Amino acid sequence: MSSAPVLRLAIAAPLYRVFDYWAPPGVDTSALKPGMRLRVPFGRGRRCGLLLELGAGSGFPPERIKPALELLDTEPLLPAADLELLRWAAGYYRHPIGEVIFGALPGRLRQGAAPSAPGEPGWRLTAAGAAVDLGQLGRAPRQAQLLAELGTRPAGLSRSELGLRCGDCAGVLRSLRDKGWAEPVQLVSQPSMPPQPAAGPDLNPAQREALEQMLDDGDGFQPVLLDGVTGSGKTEVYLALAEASLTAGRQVLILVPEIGLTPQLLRRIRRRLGLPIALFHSGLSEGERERAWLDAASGRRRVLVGTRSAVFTPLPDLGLVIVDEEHDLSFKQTEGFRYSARDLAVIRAQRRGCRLVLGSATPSLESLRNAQAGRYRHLSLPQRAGGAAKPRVELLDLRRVRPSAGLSPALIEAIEQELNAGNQVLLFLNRRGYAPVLTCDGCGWISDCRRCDAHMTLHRSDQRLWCHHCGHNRPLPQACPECGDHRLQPLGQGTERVEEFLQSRFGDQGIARIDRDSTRRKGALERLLREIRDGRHRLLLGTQMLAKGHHFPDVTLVGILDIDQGLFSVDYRASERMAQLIVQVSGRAGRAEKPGRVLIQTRHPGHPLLQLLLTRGYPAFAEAALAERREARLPPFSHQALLRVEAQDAAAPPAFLQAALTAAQELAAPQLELLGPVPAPMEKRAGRTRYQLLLQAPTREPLQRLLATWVGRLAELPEARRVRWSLDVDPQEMY
DNA sequence: AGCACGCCGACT
DNA sequence: GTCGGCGTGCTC
Repeated sequence: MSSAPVLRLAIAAPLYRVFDYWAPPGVDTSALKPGMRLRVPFGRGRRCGLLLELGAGSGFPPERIKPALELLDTEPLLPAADLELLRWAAGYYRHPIGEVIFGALPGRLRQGAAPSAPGEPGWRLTAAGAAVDLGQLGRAPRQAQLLAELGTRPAGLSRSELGLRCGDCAGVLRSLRDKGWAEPVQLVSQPSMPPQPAAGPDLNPAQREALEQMLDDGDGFQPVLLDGVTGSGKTEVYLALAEASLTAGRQVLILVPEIGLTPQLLRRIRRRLGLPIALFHSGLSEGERERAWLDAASGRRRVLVGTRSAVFTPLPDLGLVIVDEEHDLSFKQTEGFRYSARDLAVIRAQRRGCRLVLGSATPSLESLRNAQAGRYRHLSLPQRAGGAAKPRVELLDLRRVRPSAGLSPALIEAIEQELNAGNQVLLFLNRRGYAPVLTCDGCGWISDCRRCDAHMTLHRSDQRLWCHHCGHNRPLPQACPECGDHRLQPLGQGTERVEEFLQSRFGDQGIARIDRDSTRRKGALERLLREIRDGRHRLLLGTQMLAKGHHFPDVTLVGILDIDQGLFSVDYRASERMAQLIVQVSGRAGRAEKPGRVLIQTRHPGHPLLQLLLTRGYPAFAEAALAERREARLPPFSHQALLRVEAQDAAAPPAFLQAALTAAQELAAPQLELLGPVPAPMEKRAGRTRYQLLLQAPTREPLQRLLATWVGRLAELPEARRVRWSLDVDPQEMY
């Protein structure tokens, strides 16, 4: 009988199990705390593991348990509460615990490296450098410039600041060091520096009331759905609330959608709260990532602003969680560990017992349902701050007109009017490229992708056909590949083609096209946005990218070229997304002095949900959509998990799902519906055949109970070896 | 995921 | 004769 405790570790590997070890030789087990990393022997190699808990016994034969090799941390890497959130998430989404935990760590820490020293690498002047007479350096202007910049802050400037001010200057800095004028330093931010918040603008009555209600609720878990139209001043309410939390000594987490993380927003937060903030998003380098993570985890930074993955960043003093644009789909990870950062933000705040705000002009039906059921407090900011008028929204019937490049004569006329009046116009088309299909007038050939059930999109700019689903591409054929006919016809419109038309019609006005193609190069999006703000472009044309985050105050007309995909889709969420899109895009138009106008082209002007949205607004639309969902027993009135499978061999996916179905039936949970197996909406993609099986239950409980045992069995099915499968709990998209 | 073991084809 | 293809099994 050994009384030595067993260390239960999550190993950095895609395995559902946890692994038991003895403490490393010579390590006092009382020094071991959950959240510390250890190097362990694993199989034939060695791995990094993270201590989840110390146990009295093991289900594994004690004689086969190995001692860990080395303790890597003297302090837990993350607070117990934040480790618990990761464990909870791994359980809920049925994802291997080691991948969840190590996936949440910055790269070097994942490998077992010691956390780097706080602060950023930078440079400062030496005494000799400070004494240099800059006038004597006429022959070395770069050195003079750097000395001057460094002279502005004796404590030193970080590499990134120097980069901003002087460009690439590593070589010059080396020369300065060799002369003994400058030296590298590690710059540590001053955590003790008191915040110097700038006074916010006076809140309007609705903002003040919302804020007071939240403050009155106290600082415990009292989730709030802040339902505020675009421009109603949600951000100001967030910031006032954040200020209250900071004053109370708590940290603040602000989650924003992928594309909502704009420099303007950051500047505004920084200025208003008067503190350096930690920033966490997918665009960071590994070094920046680790620094931001450690700044948040150590409590040195009190505010963390980030996208999806920031929901897992440790925050020991967390007191407020804000999810901006909570309806946004980018909060849901769509591969690997398929978590919803919005939902986890709710869980995190709940388990922490801290404040939570979900903000949106177009709340998700899930959140509205939670508000209706009394789980969230529902607060509204009905007006646009500054009293800007609501835009006028009209439908343009496409059925009896002859459009040019997809633009109806009425829309073209409206564009002309606004341009003549000196205003900006924004056109929205969610399809990039020139035309979604190329066809042959001779034989009817269509530009299908060989690897997907999809057409290849014609791109004029690089004279190629591209499949947007698998990336496959080939040169634009000059003649039909089937019959040799030269009458190849592009069908339908993409942004490139609309741009071409606008160019021919309004070329002198400056046209900015914003889509993934035109903004691929680093900095291209920022440049275009700046040019738009400076009034260099009067006609703005873009995809989804344009619908989020950016506000264009001089835009008085918004045209939505094609809304119909949203009306009749196999995906029951399509209409919700369509409505959110219309409202969000409309929010880009107009301001106080200049009321906006929104024109929506459609072939189904009588569609009831569309009509409801236009006549009575998003709340009425949402209510009707929720009623439909309730009727159809769809989320949020039921809960789903989707098992997706794909394989090169077309027979393998249905065979696997059949076995999976049988396994589920054996575990038969009452109230659980098993729908499928069926081919995925795009059955063939990137050369693989795709099938899916949908599980649905009226509440989460039976679903979770089934998943707990089922997922383990799936991994052991012989059919599983011939396919790639993945489970999506609370799926947002059905393809 | 790694990593090794294991049993069948074209090559120094 | 062997180098190496990737199927299968295991990791406390």
